[in-house]
Amino acid sequence: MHSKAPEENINKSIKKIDSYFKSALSVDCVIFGYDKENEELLLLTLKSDIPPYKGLHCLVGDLVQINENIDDAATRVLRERTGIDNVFLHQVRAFGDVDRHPVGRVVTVAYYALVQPASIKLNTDQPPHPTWKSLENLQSKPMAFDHKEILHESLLHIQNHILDIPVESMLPSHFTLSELQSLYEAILQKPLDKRNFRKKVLKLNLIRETSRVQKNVTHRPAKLYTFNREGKESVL
Amino acid sequence: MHSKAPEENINKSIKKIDSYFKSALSVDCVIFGYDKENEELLLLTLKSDIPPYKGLHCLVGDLVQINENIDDAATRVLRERTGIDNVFLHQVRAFGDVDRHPVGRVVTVAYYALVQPASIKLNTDQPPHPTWKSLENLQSKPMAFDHKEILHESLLHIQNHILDIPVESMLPSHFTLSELQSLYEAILQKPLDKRNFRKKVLKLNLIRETSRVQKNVTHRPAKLYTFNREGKESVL
DNA sequence: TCAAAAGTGTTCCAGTTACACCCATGA
DNA sequence: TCATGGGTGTAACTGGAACACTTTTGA
Repeated sequence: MHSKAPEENINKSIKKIDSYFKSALSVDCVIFGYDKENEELLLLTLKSDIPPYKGLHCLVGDLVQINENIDDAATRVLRERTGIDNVFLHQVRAFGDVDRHPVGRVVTVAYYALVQPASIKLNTDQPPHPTWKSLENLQSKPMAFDHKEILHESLLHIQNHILDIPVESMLPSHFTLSELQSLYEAILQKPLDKRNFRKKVLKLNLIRETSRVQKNVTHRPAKLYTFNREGKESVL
Repeated sequence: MHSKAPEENINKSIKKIDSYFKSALSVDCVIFGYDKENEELLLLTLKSDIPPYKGLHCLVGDLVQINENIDDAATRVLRERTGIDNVFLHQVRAFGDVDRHPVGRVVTVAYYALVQPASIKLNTDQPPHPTWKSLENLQSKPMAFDHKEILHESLLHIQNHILDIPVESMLPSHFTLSELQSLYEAILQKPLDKRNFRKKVLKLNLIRETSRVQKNVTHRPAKLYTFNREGKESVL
């Protein structure tokens, strides 16, 4: 007979958990924004105040509370630290190297979201002072903790799932095909063929033409399009 | 001036971590095996001894130690609880619902591996008595914790990454094309066309013909093939 | 009339699908 | 000679890639 009385097992489990209770769990949000004017991706960053990373850029993260789901924690942390709400956060994976955090054992779960910086009011005036940074500029700079690796994996993730991610949340409700193409090019970091791109997105039924056109441009005004799956949640 | 003295921040962080220290981290290994004779996938299971799940099948999991990477933890837990060593574990994602574990807050990180049951000596005689179960039979039965969801997500993951996962670890070094096809069919849970399958795997250079043939069969003996990327690590 | 970006089709190639018969062996 | 699974090729279709000129507008 191998099994034991249930109470004994519970006590054993609790004791074991107690003894393992020297680690913490955090979430880190990789928030990508799209800057239409400069046709580049932005990353929402904070300034780390934890040595030895004090002053370096870091992702929007914090500890998970005892009584909240990790998905909910990501939503809360993003709201509390930046003011951003109502965005879709999708898990990338857990990062759990022993020495990834100087204060102690902190395993983190990474989430990404795609947003439109122009439509978001950040709490820039209060700590931790969230700011948008050009993704390209960030590449040449160090980041706090293992956040560079997390950023890199997250970017690879959205590149590999380009057709499943909710890119619609990175653009206003109406946009031109050129704007959409530039967004895809910014994410994939490679140029796309104009005619093939248009054929493809229309074939896929991602978007549909509206009756509106561009205004106040010094060239032939483009038709405005809108997403068919407006409001549809991330598939991935 | 918003920034504070470093020591103050460290202390604040430590205090905060302490107060959050009521959760634990675990790893769960989803170990898929392939049964050549019955042409079906197997799952390595333990019997849970934690109420209210006592007696139900569960994945191979345990708590992560304070000083080990989560990837290392998965390797250790698999070895300690089943005797399996030298397999490639790949992370699926973290599962962190508040009530997923009856003993307390336990966030888990799931890993999968693909193995060949016939080549593995399990510690079946000692607790926790790992045993292989038919994946199909398991579907109709409940499992402990949220392990059914973890299993389901892991299966979807390997199906979606079929060309990147190390299927070679599910077959002996030499195998027939029909055996390989049956394995793919078992993973994808759909039939494949024989001629198209052969063209494809040969074109992709996954495998190469050897000079050996099947022995002791009551029909035309099949040529034996071997993987080109023998020993190559999981890409994904 | 010029500058700027919008808009539009075709051809080629590669990869995927569907599909049926003969072959080699042991019983 | 029969039963069993092994082994093979072609035609049709689909999706991706390459590629250049005309159109519309405001300045």
